[in-house]
Amino acid sequence: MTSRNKPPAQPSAQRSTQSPAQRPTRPRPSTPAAKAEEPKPLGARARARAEVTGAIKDEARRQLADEGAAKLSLRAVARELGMVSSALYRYFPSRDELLTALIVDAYDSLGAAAEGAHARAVRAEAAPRERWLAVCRAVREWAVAYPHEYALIYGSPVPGYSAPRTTVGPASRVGLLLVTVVREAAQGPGVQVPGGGETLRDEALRDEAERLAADLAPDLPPAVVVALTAAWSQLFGLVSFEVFGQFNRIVEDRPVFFDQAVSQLARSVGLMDD
Amino acid sequence: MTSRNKPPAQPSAQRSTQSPAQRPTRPRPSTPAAKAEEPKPLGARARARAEVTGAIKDEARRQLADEGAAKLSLRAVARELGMVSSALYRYFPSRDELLTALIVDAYDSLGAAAEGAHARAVRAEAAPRERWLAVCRAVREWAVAYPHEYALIYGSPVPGYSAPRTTVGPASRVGLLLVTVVREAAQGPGVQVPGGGETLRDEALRDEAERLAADLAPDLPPAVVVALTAAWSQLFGLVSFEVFGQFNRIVEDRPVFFDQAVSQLARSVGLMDD
DNA sequence: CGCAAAAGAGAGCACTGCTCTTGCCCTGCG
DNA sequence: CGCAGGGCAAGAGCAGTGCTCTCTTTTGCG
Repeated sequence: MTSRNKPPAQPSAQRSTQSPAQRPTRPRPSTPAAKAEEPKPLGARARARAEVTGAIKDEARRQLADEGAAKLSLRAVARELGMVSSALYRYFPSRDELLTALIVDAYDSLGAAAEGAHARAVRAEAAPRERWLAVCRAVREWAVAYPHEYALIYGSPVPGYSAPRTTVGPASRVGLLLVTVVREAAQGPGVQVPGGGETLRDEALRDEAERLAADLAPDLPPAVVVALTAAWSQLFGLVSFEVFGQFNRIVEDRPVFFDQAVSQLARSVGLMDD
Repeated sequence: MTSRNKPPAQPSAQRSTQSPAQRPTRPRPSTPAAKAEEPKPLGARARARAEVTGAIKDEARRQLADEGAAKLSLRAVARELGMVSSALYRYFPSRDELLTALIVDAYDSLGAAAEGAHARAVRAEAAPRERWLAVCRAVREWAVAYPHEYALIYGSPVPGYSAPRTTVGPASRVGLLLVTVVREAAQGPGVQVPGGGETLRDEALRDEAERLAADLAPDLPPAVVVALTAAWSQLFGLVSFEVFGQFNRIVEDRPVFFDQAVSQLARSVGLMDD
């Protein structure tokens, strides 16, 4: 796979006679007809731009999967696409901006996977605990399938620090989905949300819990919202340890282990066994 | 250029290397006195080498804290130390090797912090649950104090992949410590380890649990060892979400929230309330 | 149709990791 | 005491990077 050689990518500086018939610039998998006509209300120019932008992100994603975020190189992406590196800056003002775009896409992809699993569980009228399990499994499976993109969003923050505002929306989709599962369970028929009257003895804890509940789910008991927030992070603790290799030579049967741990998590937020 | 002054307080689980301060060049091996006193058959040459190695790691750690692992530059380290970049390769064969050394040190530093907290709790004859809490708090506090080094070891794997064998020992210290806490509690007087007879219905899960228990703590019930492994990873899920900013604008009072979550974790491995 | 806006090409700067060669000087040996 | 050898630093150099600037070409839109 490292034989990343593309024949026409060399700087054949053949100026003067402008017969650039050999230009390899076209975004790769575009059908030849794509160039033909765009009678769409969306401007043809904008269309082409979106296409190139997508091609850049696709190639960047490929390199991400090959070598990891640290080795992602704008020049290599440009080279592979048959353009010159400076041209790429017409689409992304910096390498970090490209990475940010990939981060947003990854959050969205993970969120969509989780929401799809949830929707399927709802359609199958699965019990609340089954829905919880389905969402968690979807997260894990997405992470195992796309480890580098998972590392991009749940590993060390790669760019300067504190991802831009654009990321906070997509980033919270999984968390909100977990809230939804518990909220549905609480409204549903037989499921009861515990929490133990004694849980919020501490005053600071009660304050925090009430603030958290007010922000996330005013219809749920504050103690449950605290447990939910913790479970949210703990789910990603489980997934990160598996994806980042901390479970190597320790946990063998990961799916079984994961199911068990995540069921315990469900219990901790009040989703009882069937 | 010396604006990079910081109190030399670094985790440095290894020797603290009397950093040779402002000297621009030359490790200055021997004041006459220094050469006279060799307490060990450790040669003066090896001594100087260890000192320079330590200075390199210290400076690298400083840059790590400033800019993160991605921006760590061998040349900048060498520049700051007053040597030329190529000289640095006498001490570390590559940038990744330097990073690996920092990773091992970070694991050791974190492990020492956690073990210190545990030892203190034992000396104070704290209850098992208090010991568990002390260890978890120590982990969190270390991570908050040294976020970049935490990211180095619990964030995305930065170098090629799969850290070398050298890291597996130090990496498991915290996990083993958690096992120790529960094991002590199980042997102790009043603490009872639950697990519920029904927990291991599934056959694959029982197999996995028994294998895990055999490897880690043959004297503990398999179900507890499973819960312990999960809690281990979940602890780092909590810490990672805080350090990596996932709790920004969501959790305000982090210590209180953390204590609550970690107490719940203690319950999940059978450490009862006082 | 024509033209301004958009896009690409290419050179260039400052930086990086890493290699290789050259010489210095300390050290351990005879 | 002297001297060879080896650890060590210095410097040049290579290939690659992110990013900027200028110039030319293209192309969609009014």
